[in-house]
Amino acid sequence: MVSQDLTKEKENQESLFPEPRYLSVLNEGQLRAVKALDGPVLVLAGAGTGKTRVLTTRLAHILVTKRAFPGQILAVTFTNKAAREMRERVNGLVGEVAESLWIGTFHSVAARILRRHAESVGLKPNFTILDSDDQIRLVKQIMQAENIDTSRWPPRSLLGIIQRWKDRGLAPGNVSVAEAGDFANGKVLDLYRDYQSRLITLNACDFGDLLLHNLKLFTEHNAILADYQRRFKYMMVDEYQDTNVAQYLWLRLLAMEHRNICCVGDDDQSIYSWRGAEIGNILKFEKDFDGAQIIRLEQNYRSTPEILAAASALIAYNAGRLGKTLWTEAEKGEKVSVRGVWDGETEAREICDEIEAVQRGNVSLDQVAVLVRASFQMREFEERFITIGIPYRVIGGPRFYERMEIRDAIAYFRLVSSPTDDLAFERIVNTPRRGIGTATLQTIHQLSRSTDIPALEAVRRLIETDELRPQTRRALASLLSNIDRWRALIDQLNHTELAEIILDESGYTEMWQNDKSPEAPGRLENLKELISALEEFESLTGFLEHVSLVMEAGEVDGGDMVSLMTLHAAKGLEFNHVFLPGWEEGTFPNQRSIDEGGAPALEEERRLAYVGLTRARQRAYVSFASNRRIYNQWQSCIPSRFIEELPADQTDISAETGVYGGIPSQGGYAESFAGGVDWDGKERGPGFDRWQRNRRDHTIIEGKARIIDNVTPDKKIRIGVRVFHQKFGYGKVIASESGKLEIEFEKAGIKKVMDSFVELA
DNA sequence: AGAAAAGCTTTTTTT
DNA sequence: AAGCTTTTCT
Repeated sequence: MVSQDLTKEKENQESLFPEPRYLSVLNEGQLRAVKALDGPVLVLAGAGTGKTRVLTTRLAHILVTKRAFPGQILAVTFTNKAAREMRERVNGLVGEVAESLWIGTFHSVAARILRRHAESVGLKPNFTILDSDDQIRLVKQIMQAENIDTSRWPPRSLLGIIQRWKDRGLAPGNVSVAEAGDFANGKVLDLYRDYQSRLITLNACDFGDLLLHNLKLFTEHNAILADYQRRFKYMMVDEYQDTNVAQYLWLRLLAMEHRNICCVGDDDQSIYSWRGAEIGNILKFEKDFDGAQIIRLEQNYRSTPEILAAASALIAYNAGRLGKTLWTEAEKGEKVSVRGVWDGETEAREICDEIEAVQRGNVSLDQVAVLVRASFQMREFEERFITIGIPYRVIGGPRFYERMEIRDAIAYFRLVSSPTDDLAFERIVNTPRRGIGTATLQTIHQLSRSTDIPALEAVRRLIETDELRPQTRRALASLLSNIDRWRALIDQLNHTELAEIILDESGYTEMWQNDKSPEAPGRLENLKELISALEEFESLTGFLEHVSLVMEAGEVDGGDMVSLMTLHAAKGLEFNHVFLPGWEEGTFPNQRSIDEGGAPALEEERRLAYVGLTRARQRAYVSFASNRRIYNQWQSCIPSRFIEELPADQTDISAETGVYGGIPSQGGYAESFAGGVDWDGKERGPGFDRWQRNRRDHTIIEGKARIIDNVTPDKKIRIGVRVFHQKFGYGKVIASESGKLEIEFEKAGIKKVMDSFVELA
């Protein structure tokens, strides 16, 4: 009733007063999205169309027009960064009202709800949230208990299977037997069940459980669900294309009452299916939410027309899309550069040269990024950056809270704050070394299991007996009394002091001080950093919650640096100059997506390419190499099918002499694709045939053969000799330079090839 | 129990 | 090639 009054009053205000200033900066589509407050709305926001602005303005607009109190608005994102940004921007628009808004990641909001009602699903409110390390160790233990050979069936894989079920909202009881498969001798379902019950015993949750328990809570406790349904008058969801089934079900349950749910997303940027994201969620939004409005944001404020045209043409090869046409008012820029080079090293060198050139043109290195498909590709660039002294930062590298020393320290804190945390106990019993090995651990386990008490309690009992060797017994007794003492201090000291005492008295700090390895000083630094991070929290438990949900590194310090990251990590970012190396079949698209995932996986790779291109404001540089060392073995590569999907009139193609027969615009590419299978013996994508058809009639531009040395010693391959190559067939060697041969093939024309790939004919 | 050696996988992407 | 796990040796 109160809220209805508010709404009415608001409508009056809207008609009486001019539109607020924050609305005047929006374009028409954005404005519609902000004002469409009633009923379900899907905002299809293409790359660079002002998605975040719409979300935050919409939220602010609800508050300003007093349609809801802050506590009645729920906004969910995927990353903590996005949540933080949204909160800050809303604060900027409406003042510090935003504190009581429910803004957070799916996981943090779910955790918040679950803490309140933990008992209803069999947990205690102080349940711990496991990190991936704990999960794997736990799964492994369970498998071993069931006598599963963990080298044949990796615990990681089982965890993956379980997680995918959880992503789909499936508790053990809901998984059909047929789906269980034959992993672990067909015991997967039993293992899943064991894992879940073990988690309950440990009073712990994994990430997927946060959502799963919420679903259970909502479906089994009507009153609780009704309460939240009533509360959330307005709901907003960012990156809707990345939601999994569990998240979708969760949203739908919560939105049922008011039905004011606004999802923002871009089906063309759905790149997380491997994590359970269900692109179907966004594709069938209209069906799922009756009477949904769909609003498209298509004006791009980021990129040049060339970049947009290239990206649009590429993504048009995907079948399952809702379809958007991005356009821009931006002036013409440069074409997308596509460059073919001999090998990965050359690629890194050329890109770095170009980066230096860009820098000389007075562009800050902050505006330059290199985006790779997989993180192992970063190494080549790092090496080159270091040798020629280009400052760079790696985004999304190993995270602070995932470092060993940080995990150890946190395990200590966890054990002190919750003595039933067996996983934390196991992690630190023998760190630093206390002479407690597998034998002792086994004894502890046994007692703990058989009497159903936490490991720490088992220790308490064991040291009263003479079952253990005196030495071991003493070590455990001292650890236990330490923990008891620290726990008693929780209420007396502030948590930062306590943390320091724990690390000190446990001997953990000392352990690293005595460590002679080169990493040791860094680890001590990290521990100090951990302590100072603690200061920003009110309590140890508050900090632990943060750690489990916000596993992210501290902000990388600014400064003029090139950014190096994976394409996945680049989503949501933008740069003036974007380099996209490694566009080769097998690398990008990734081999596994070609082999296993079928068409949907390939489309996801293509979306990844689309994401990459649309990060660029002014210039995009795609490149590919014809040889690459993978698993420390040289392989010759074929340019990615995505390259030929780029529109010829928006791209500028060039290649090193000898690479794939020269420059394709002059016909060189065509013949290099003769054959029909790639280096792996697998059939090529249809694109190659198309390319070949289009180019067949062109003649080959001859690379200039230089005769430098003439022998590859062990193989007796010299100039003039007839040789055979797996892919290119028979040919005659016309030049040779440090292991790289230039060969005139009878069918395929002149190519540069590694000598290890040819044999005497 | 702990250190050294040997062997085996890894390279998708992460809240 | 490197890092991790398991095995073997002291």
